[in-house]
Amino acid sequence: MPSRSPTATREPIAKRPGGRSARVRRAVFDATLARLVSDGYQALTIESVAVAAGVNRTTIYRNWPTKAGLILAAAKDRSEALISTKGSGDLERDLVALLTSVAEYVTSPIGRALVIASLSEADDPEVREAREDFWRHRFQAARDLIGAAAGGGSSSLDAGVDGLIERLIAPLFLRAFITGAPLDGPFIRDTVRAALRVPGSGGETKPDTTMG
Amino acid sequence: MPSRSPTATREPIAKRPGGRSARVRRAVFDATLARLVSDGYQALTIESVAVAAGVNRTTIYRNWPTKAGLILAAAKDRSEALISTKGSGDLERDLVALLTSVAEYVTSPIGRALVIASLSEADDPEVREAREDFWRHRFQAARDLIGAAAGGGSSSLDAGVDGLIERLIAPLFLRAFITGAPLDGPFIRDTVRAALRVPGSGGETKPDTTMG
DNA sequence: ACACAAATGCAACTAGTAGTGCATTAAGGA
DNA sequence: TCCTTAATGCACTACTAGTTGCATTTGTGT
Repeated sequence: MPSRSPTATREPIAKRPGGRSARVRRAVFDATLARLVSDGYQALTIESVAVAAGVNRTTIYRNWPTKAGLILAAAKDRSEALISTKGSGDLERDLVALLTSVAEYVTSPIGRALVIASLSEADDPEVREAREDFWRHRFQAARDLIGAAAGGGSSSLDAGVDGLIERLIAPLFLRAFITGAPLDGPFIRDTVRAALRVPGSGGETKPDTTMG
Repeated sequence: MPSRSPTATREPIAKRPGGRSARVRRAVFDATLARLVSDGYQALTIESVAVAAGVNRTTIYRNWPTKAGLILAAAKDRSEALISTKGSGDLERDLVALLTSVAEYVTSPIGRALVIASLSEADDPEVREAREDFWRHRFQAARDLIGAAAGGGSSSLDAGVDGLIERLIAPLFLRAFITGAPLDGPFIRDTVRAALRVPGSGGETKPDTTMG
């Protein structure tokens, strides 16, 4: 086996992006995510994706040599406009809305499947980076909300913003993937209120924003 | 394929637990966890476990018909004395120690592999229950610590204990499995302090302790 | 419209894994 | 010690992943 990255694709040297290739690409990506949701990561086979997409196995193998690379490409292709960053200025309300959106994602079949798939390939540097990148963007949305509201009143939020964001988002993941407890409205509200009640001390650890 | 549970084992009707069977059992469990750490869940094959254990594949297939069941049995077999529940009475110190122990688990190869394996089989009721059971016990240890300290001074901890525990443990998981940020000492200390600083209001959501 | 080449389809092949019937070994009781 | 049978080992089949050579289709520039 040649020493290529497990998530390598043919895309960088694609010379015919139009017409048939575009149709194939879309059909394969749609089929990939559909099968990922219905079968889960490990049970997903290239064969089943090919059949669902109305495409030959060989085509998929040539364009996306590995399962992880295929799912990663399909996920990236669909990762747009998933988040509404614009806040009303009411910090608590905006954070509840943000966490509700994240909660919907991590409880949705596609969100759960993608998180689990990314963890199943935790050793693949590209997969790891893609996952951390995805959440880095979401964290940035939270930073924007808090930053906007901080100018409008709430003090003591300067130093510990990243820690605050962690304390907001983390309980959602714990319930969604570990304990299985429900992510309902009251839980989200209480999580936001608890996080906001913590006085911003100077002793906060700066979370590693490079997520290395 | 008969409609048996994917994690069924032969154990309940085992009639010869001594001698050879015991040796096989131990060898298989050790090999299973070793391969799980080195290869990961999806790449783990029964064949590789059998070779590592010096046992025939057939033996494994008959005793533990599925990969998930095998790993689950191996994990249960080793899930003893992983936790030190006894506290000193100093709540903050005890919680830091507890979180440090959890942090070591979720960053260790075996802990990571087990969490990921349990998520890869999220649809299997037995796997889900085993995972939730495991963490329920750890949460109980935290409850004991807090309960002991609560009698000794700290008030306002009665109602929101479960929420507090969630806010203690959750950031560890977020960093370990999502963002990849480090789980160092300062981070753990700050997590404990932030959680303890939250005034215990009456508005807390009772987390579903059945973890359904 | 035509030609060239890229991209896909097809078929055959290798390799490796899951799973099963039958023979063999050895545990536990008499 | 000997006998029964539970437990294990061996040999085999079936299936799936993944690869390759070649034919076919189809973009794209001329």
